[in-house]
Amino acid sequence: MFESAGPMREFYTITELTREFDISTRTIRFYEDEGLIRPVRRGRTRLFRPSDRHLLKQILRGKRLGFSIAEINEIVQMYKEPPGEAGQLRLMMKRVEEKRANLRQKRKDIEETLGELDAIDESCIERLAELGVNT
Amino acid sequence: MFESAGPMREFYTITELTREFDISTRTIRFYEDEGLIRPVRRGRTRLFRPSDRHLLKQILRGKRLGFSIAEINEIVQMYKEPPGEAGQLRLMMKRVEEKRANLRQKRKDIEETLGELDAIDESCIERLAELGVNT
DNA sequence: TCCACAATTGACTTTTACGTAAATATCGTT
DNA sequence: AACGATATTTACGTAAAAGTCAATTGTGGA
Repeated sequence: MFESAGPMREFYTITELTREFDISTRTIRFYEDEGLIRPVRRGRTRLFRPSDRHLLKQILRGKRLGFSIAEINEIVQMYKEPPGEAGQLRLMMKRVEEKRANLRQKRKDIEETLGELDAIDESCIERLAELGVNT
Repeated sequence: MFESAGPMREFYTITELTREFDISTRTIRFYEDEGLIRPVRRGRTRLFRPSDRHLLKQILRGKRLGFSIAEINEIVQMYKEPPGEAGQLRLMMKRVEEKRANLRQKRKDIEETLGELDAIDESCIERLAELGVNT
């Protein structure tokens, strides 16, 4: 797979990413300090590979879902190669299942809330129609 | 509608709710301070009606979805009677639509993450099968 | 070469969402 | 009336997730 717009770039600067995702440099460096992301360096300046950019996307997705940095860290660690030892593998599968259960609960919460908001919207429409008639 | 288990009670004490929802009294009082919930009082003691309990459920559901207290406040205000004036009604409908868009984004994020976790789980199973064969 | 600008580091501050502790009040028992 | 269990209020504390500011340090161009 290739990027649909423009050629696959080798590196992104930190400011390019701050503009693309509308976050601050402080935020990106904070994620690096927390071990979520590990850009390469030329001298002291950070260079972000496409994989780093993709990881950042996943981090921000986790944030939108209300996961803490620690929880996001757990998730992104799972994206790495599965461990070679059976016990470790089973442990990871257990963790994965926990996250999935958490996400399914969130999905249920979302459906419920969406349902209620739909009802509110309809009652607003109704109320608006009444007003239209009465004036 | 009636509660499926037990009679519909008139009031709940604060500790009953802390036990039911596994939160602290501090948390419930904090929500009251923030204007999310408004129990009645007998003297200084708070008495929670079934509607207060239901509201608390909705608050906690919002928390699971990563909404801030301010955002949850916006949502629970929507559960009240729709305003009587047309302009206010249209404004509320706009707010409702914004929340719905937010929730749809969250749902999309969840589906993506679930998909990735499914893939990880499968690769774990595969890896585990290999280990089973090789030992 | 020199300058403007981008990037880094480190320290300190802020906001959110409660936790914790102390002092006081209420209420049903004994 | 004293007591233990629960509640309340007030005040200060704290962890997470950045924001802000200042002092440097490169570094690509004219």
